[in-house]
Amino acid sequence: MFRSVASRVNLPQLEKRVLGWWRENNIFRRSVEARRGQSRFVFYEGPPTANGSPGIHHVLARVFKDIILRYRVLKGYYVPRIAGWDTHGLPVELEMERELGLTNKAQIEKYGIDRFNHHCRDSVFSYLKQWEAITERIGFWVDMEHPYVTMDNRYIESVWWAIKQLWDKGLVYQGYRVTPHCPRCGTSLSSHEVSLGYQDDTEDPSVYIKFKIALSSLSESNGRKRLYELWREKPSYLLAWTTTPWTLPGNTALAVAVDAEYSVVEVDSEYLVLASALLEKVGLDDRKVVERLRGSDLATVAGVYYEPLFNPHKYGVERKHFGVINESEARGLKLQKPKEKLTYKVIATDFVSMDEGTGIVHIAPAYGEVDYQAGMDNELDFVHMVDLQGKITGSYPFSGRFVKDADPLILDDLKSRGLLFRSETIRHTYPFCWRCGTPLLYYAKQSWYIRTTAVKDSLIAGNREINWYPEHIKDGRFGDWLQNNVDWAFSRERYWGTPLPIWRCESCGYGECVGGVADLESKPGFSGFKPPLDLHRPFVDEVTFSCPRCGAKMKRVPEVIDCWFDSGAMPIAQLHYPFENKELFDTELGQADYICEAVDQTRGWFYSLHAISTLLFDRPCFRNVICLGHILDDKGEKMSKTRGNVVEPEAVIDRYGADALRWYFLTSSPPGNVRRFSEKLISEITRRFLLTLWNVYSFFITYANIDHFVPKQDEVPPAPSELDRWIISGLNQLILDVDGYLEGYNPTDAGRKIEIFVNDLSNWYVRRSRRRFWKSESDADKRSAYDTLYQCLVTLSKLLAPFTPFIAEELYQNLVGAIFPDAPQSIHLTDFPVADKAKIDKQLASDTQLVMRVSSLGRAARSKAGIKVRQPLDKVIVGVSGSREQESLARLKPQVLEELNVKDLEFKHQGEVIGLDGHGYVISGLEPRTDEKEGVAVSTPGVCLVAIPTEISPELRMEGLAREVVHRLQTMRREAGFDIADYIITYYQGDFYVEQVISHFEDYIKQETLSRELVKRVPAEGVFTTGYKLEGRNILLGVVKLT
RNA sequence: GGGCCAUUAGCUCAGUUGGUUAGAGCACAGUCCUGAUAAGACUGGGGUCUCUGGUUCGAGUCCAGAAUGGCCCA
Repeated sequence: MFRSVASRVNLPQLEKRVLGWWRENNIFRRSVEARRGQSRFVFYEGPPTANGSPGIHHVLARVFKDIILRYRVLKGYYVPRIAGWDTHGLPVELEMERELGLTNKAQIEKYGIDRFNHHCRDSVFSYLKQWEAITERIGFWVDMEHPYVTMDNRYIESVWWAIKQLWDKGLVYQGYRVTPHCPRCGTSLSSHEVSLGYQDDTEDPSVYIKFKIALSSLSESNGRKRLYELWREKPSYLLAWTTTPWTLPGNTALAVAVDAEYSVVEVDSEYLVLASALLEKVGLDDRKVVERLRGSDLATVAGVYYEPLFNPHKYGVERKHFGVINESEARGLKLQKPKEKLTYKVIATDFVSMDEGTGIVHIAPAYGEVDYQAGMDNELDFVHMVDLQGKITGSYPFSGRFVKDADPLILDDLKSRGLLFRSETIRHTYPFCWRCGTPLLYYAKQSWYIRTTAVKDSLIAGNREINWYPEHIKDGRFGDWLQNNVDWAFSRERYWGTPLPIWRCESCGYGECVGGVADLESKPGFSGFKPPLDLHRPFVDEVTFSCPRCGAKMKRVPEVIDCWFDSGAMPIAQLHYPFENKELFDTELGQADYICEAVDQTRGWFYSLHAISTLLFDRPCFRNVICLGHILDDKGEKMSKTRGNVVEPEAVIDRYGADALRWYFLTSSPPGNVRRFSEKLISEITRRFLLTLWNVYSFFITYANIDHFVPKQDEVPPAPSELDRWIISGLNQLILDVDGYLEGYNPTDAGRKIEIFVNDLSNWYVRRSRRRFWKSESDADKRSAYDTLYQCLVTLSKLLAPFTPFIAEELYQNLVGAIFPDAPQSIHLTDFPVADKAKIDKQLASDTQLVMRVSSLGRAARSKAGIKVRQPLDKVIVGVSGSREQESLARLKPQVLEELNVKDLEFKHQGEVIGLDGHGYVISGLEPRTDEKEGVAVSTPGVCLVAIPTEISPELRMEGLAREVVHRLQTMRREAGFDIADYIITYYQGDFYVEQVISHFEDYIKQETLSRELVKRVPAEGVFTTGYKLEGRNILLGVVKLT
């Protein structure tokens, strides 16, 4: 016996029961261990930060991770997987600053780095319980008892080892990096923070500056005689535009667009050079153009030079120069000797706008990222005259002022020298510090780099081996990112992070990278260590050793590293490689078969994994990756706390269950698409899919228990009907499809196939088979129906196991566990079904398709004639286009007859008249020229035409009434609260015709309604009785349960 | 400002290599059926396939541009 099942089901409750059972029986661990020794399927978990509560998008990622892993386990792979937690980084620090009321770095240091970091350490697991709870609740199987944690000493040690490898290869260097900087807080801001503080309509200066062309740079011999002659006539200037006058003392170049046309215009007694396209905007279109030339004329190697606005040497500011500074070819800045006569050159770039300004762009490499890049590319000078508080250094007339306050003074100075062409103000968007509202300044600051550009070709080549889902990420977002690869600025001037393991001599500046704890301890003069070991600041900062060059003290540099490096190093660091697990990593765990995160990780985790693996081992880190789209609210807007449209996953799960949410995520839209989330869709899925499945299941259990059906393993139905063969064929095709799609990392199409199958199973197989389960004799046909449906449900539950692990387990426990004590204890310990291709009958599938179509047309015909299906009719006439169609329908004739409740099926062929009628024939079909009144039908190729004669003979009318009586009795049984299998006695009373019908169909009625007797009498007291008017005749019916 | 993705019915989505009249589910309206009943069937309304050009005998599909939304980077 199966455990009896209610037709109504509370899915969340069911799931909690299953969860408890999994836990008690240790199913997850056992599902992993059962496959030990088989080939591995390697999964890397992208570590979330547990200092915030998990959102619905985290659930999405976890569901897509889980399904592939569960599938692989069922396919026989050994798939251990451990959770991971990202614990370092600026977000953690910011949270802590807020909590402690600290607003800048000086305050943190005053508060104490040790205390500060201590709080950070405590806070990163503040939401751990919630994360663990939801992970378990949604059925994401991952080992949370032994997670990797990025702040663990052993994890950090592996990261150090990785950095040391890069250091030894000469891939680590110190350079400048332009970052948004808050002069009040004295700190750089991350891009995320910057995006918090943009303000539209910020008023700024808009000034046009004249840069005097240095005539000496041109000579008559270099082919520019005409320009030389021209610019010798009158003082000539390059006209540039800027909104940040305070950067002008840092100017070391002017940029033009190579292909653009520039004009030399005469303005009073001077010549000005600017882009022809911008003459009108600048208001010089009425001036005389004395010469036209191309950007390339201004910027070629032997191009035009100009005089700086301010010679830095005069104002006590250093001038540096971009260039190659050491043998390993790291680019850097080198101090330049003072020069009395200084000129800068015009360069060509691709970022010069022709929409605003003058087409000549002022370049100050210290104050802009593109400027800095231009500086490196063109080996420009580098002048930096602003300190970290935003004040001008040196001995300029405006030194000591805050940059924004210096703007007018600088302009006054230029004006007095005749170098200011025009000064206006504009309104535009500018970033401010989200904390204090101070305008951000872009500064070049020193930073440590990893020279990823050295392995750019390997990065690109490795990417070719990766399967991206969706595919476009490969050559699109990720491929482009690799093509435009720049060195990884991986140091942070912060506190809570993996300390950069570089020690530098206080005296001679010699640097060394430390690759592990033992390495550090073995250094000569090692001191300052206080147990217990903690590789974080400030403790690690105390550790010093002796310089091998000069013997002075080596101290650690102050930086920590980018937490993306932490997480990107997880393949090695989770194993404490190479200090432990060396062989395991080298042979088995060095590359992931599968990872999955959202699309924002392309430049985050996906990149850091790929880069570190390529740098260390020259191979890609992962073979397959599903890249998920983001989740928006039901209106297509981003979810955010301020909008108040954030969906709490717990609420959805409590209401609909994890399976419903999982199924929704997996099947509702392709994984890479953005998706709009709404509860309505979850409830739709519950009704449409999960409850349909449940209904089939509970239908089966109900009747199987009544009939004491006992399945046998691998039972072949003794007398399979065409219907049985059809659904079994579909089932085996489904196994092939689902297996293929999951193998190809496509759960969405796999799930959609299952939906279609469940719909066919429910609305055709079960509907058409109902009578077979219901009939009283237990023959081979009934046995076949049970065997078939049983096989469908068991196989279906196995196919569903990776998708909806809860309901699949529930079905399996009852269908298999209750019957076969030797079967695996859990569905998640079974093997994935294997298709029996011999059972796939494509002809039968398309034949059945045709039957469904004909039935549908037939029902439409009946409906049009207003004759209910319960009334039997003489025949259905089908116009077929060929003999194949006729064969198909003839083969499945019983299904057509039953579905349409007719006695016979008749075929007509092309051109034959279907019926002449006047009042009898109804014709339905797709042939537009069919004229129902005339009764002339023309069948057309490829289109079925279905007609049903509507004439009802007295015999048919009687049978119709009998069926009507049966229907009423069924309804009454239910209303009276009888069990499906209860036997009853039926009383009836009616006129002679009614009596005749009932006695004529006595056996039929008794069988259908489980009546032992049909008693022609007024029902006694206590009998459930109802009166009806059928076909104009009064009928009284009564039913009473037999005890 | 640059890159990527999306845009098909009120909603969620299919739509193969270009090829009849663009589909499904939900929702809505009506009718029916029902011992699977929180289902099911039939019918109906609902589409400028975001827009504008182009290629082609033929474009939802291919090409170019634009708009809107989302993401990433400036």
